Amino acid sequence: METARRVTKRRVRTRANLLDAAFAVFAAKGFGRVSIEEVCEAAGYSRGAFYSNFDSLDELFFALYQQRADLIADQVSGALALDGPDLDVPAAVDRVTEVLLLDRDWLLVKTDFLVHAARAPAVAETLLDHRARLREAIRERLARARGHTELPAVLADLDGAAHAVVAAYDGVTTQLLLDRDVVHARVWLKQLLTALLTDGSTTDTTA
Amino acid sequence: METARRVTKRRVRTRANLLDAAFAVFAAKGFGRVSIEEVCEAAGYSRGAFYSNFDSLDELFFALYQQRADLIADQVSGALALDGPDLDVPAAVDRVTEVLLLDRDWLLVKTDFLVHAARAPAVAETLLDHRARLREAIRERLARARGHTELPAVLADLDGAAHAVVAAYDGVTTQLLLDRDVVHARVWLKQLLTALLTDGSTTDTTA
DNA sequence: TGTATCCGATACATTCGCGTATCGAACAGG
DNA sequence: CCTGTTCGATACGCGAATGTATCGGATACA
Repeated sequence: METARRVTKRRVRTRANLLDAAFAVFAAKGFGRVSIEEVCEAAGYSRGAFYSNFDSLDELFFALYQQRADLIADQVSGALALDGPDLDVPAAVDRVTEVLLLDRDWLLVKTDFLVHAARAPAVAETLLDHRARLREAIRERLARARGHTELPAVLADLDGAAHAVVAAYDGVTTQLLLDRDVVHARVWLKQLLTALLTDGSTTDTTA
Repeated sequence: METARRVTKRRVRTRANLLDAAFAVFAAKGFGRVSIEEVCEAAGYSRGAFYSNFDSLDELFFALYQQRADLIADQVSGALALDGPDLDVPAAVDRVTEVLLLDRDWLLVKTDFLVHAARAPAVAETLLDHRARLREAIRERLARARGHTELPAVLADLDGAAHAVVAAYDGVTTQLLLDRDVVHARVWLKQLLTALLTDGSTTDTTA
């Protein structure tokens, strides 16, 4: 049975500070190259504070990811739900890419977490949940757009389309991590999504 | 000036053994969670052997990646060049996905390397080179397929299409790392590539 | 304001991994 | 075979990071 904690304000603050500092440090050096002490130092605490709030670096990393991922998920859902019952897809695509490709630090941490999860099935499950939730939001949005834009037949159902959108995002992310060209990544993701979500019946521009 | 080495057979063998062992260990635990000693132990050598062949874990990791990436690149080029001057795209797609999604260990190591490169511009350059070479092979293959299959207009040129193919691959890889469902990944990548590389003028299967 | 509780700093022991220096054995070349 | 060179095992010292135990100051609550 859990001994009821007298949740102190101070405790909440420190925990938040540790998480923020951890985000910066993880982004800069990568999980796996970071020591507990580095995080504490960055946050302005001693290791005692850390061990009072977390059991291990893994636990902190997990909490950090959860926190930020939820935040992003909300932003995306917001961006998708923003317009009326049915506006055109391109506009939504614009807003979403804006949110998703903005912060390089987040992409770094996210990828670190992916690599981490790939080797820890229990952790992977959480990440898969996040992704499923994201796809759900996309699917709903696409459903509302029906009639405006036809989906290509090969993607079959909406779920396939949602999967495709996420895949495109992941693919662009990978390239962006390497070349650091955000503007290019943005226009490119837009192109990709357009190619995926619309019938290929636009004007021909091939050389 | 380099002192001319008397390249011993033994040396080559040990180096190869170390690289092989490193591959297994990196795949299992992830770069950044691996010590030099672990690699040596797995290879059946002592740390002396390591320091005689490499200066740091980073150097070994780099060599390892280079080795395997070249190998894969050759396989892909082979799979692409395999058929006559012009066969249909789907067949080529089949063969390539076979090569690319086969080995989970490689995907793990590759992603580790990506994360590593994302923080080391010099390393990133090498990885970008590899990717460029891969795109080149794809571009050539697509060029030969012209006339059989029309590219969707949004992708504009062949280079855009090649980029798209790589992005799709990366995207599917991400999902595969999490759900470990190789067969699904394969059919899905095929769908994605088909959706990207062909006009969306197939039979309508939407519910 | 008094006091019981909580939080986080400090000090300590310990373990782990690193890099070097040295030496015997394996090896190539004559 | 013989010899000079190279390879890799062993032993050592060192620094870094970990987890724990203890303690004084902060904080909630009456």
